Amino acid sequence: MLDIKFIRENLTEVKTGLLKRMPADKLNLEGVIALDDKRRELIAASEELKAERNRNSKSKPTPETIAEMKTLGEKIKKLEEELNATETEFLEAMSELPNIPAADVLPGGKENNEVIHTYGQKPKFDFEPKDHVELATSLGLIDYERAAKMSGSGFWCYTGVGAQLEWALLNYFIDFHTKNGYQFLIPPFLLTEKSAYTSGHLPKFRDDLFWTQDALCLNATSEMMLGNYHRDEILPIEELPKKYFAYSACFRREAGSYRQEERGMIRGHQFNKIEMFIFSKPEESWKMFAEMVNNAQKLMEGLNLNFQISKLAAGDSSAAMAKTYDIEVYIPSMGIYKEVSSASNALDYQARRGQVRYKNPATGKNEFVHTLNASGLATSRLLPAILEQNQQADGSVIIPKILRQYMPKRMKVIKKA
RNA sequence: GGAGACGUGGCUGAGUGGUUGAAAGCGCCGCACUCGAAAUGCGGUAUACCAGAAAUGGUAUCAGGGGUUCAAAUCCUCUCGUCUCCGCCA
Repeated sequence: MLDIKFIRENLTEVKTGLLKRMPADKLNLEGVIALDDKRRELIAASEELKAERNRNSKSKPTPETIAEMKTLGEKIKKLEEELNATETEFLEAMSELPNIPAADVLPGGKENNEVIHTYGQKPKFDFEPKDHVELATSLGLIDYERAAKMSGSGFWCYTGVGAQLEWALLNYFIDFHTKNGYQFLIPPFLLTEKSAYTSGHLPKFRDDLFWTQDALCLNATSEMMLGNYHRDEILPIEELPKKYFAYSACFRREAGSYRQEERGMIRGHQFNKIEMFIFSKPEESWKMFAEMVNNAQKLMEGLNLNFQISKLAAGDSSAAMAKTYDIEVYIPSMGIYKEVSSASNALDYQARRGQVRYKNPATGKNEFVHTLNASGLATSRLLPAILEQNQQADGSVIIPKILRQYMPKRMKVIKKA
């Protein structure tokens, strides 16, 4: 959520920023301000009446005063009802406003994304390369059929060395983040509706989440949990920045989004991901952003895969974020780069919604922290990338050096059994 | 799933429906005393919103929502959370 005071005082600037990511006919800042005006008037009116009532309630009133106060009470009630309605309408309008994109973020959608860094080369094969589904199946790493039997389409089951490889990736990430001083969390994988609102995933993604009969939803990313971790807290300034990383299985309905080229593990209902999350002082948040991007980049370089970093245009990054960089790995069978990490700075947008603050000693006030998140990393596209980029003519696959320490007997190559 | 207890400020903990935003203690901050420290004494010590240039004033907040009442931390009700006991438990 944005700050209404900031909107009122910087109307032109806010409007210019928001128009980078939304069409002009959808943006009605004047309407929001009008609601705020109405809200303020009602507050002033009802508070004046309440002050009157309080003055008369300090001690036992006379019968005449009691009668007067009775009608006053009715007036107050009426005003409060009107105020509540206005407040609700105002908050709805406010929560529909996306974050203001950072100054250097380009307007428009996907077409304006900009590749700012590339690592490695697209692999060249002097044989007919296979796709990861074929490789994973023939090497006995993934069992798609039995997963579909158990759970329906869109799931897979890691088997044997495949499961070892998946876990090796996670262990590699966990060690990396731990060495960097991030605190490891394994959160619950189910969360309340309120938490999903706070994280900004509701109402927009309601249909993309799995729901239980207890009105809990399965987390689609542990960002949903981490963003709520310090909800309604005032963090001691000496503890900032607070750096976390979390493991969770992530669950997404992905209803109707299957395409032929996204078979296998490119898009599924459940995948593993490690997520970095930072609560930072406002003045440090861009430094933290650079750090997280760098972390994700280092993880990728360690795997020695061909990847690129894209700066997303305003319309292609999620609404809560001021700036987002995607890290995308090359999938040879698709001929394109697919996201394995998304690093974003939400500034105070999420913190305001979740009321996560710190006491600023300079002002003596409780102020909102900045929140940032970045995958570090999601495995479901890495495993295909490793299989496809590192495949050999005989159908075997070379395991990235850095993962071997986590594999049985420091395994170097996966071959057919 | 059943039964019960509880939820007051940073913490502990009072609080007959009417100057209670809230006693007291602890903690914290400032000052005094001291060469310094401890001890002691004095003073201060919540948050949000509204109005205001500011000083300041107003309103709300005793888990949260709703209700009763001229007036609610205090009465009623629902929700949430914590704890205890019983049952169930791949």
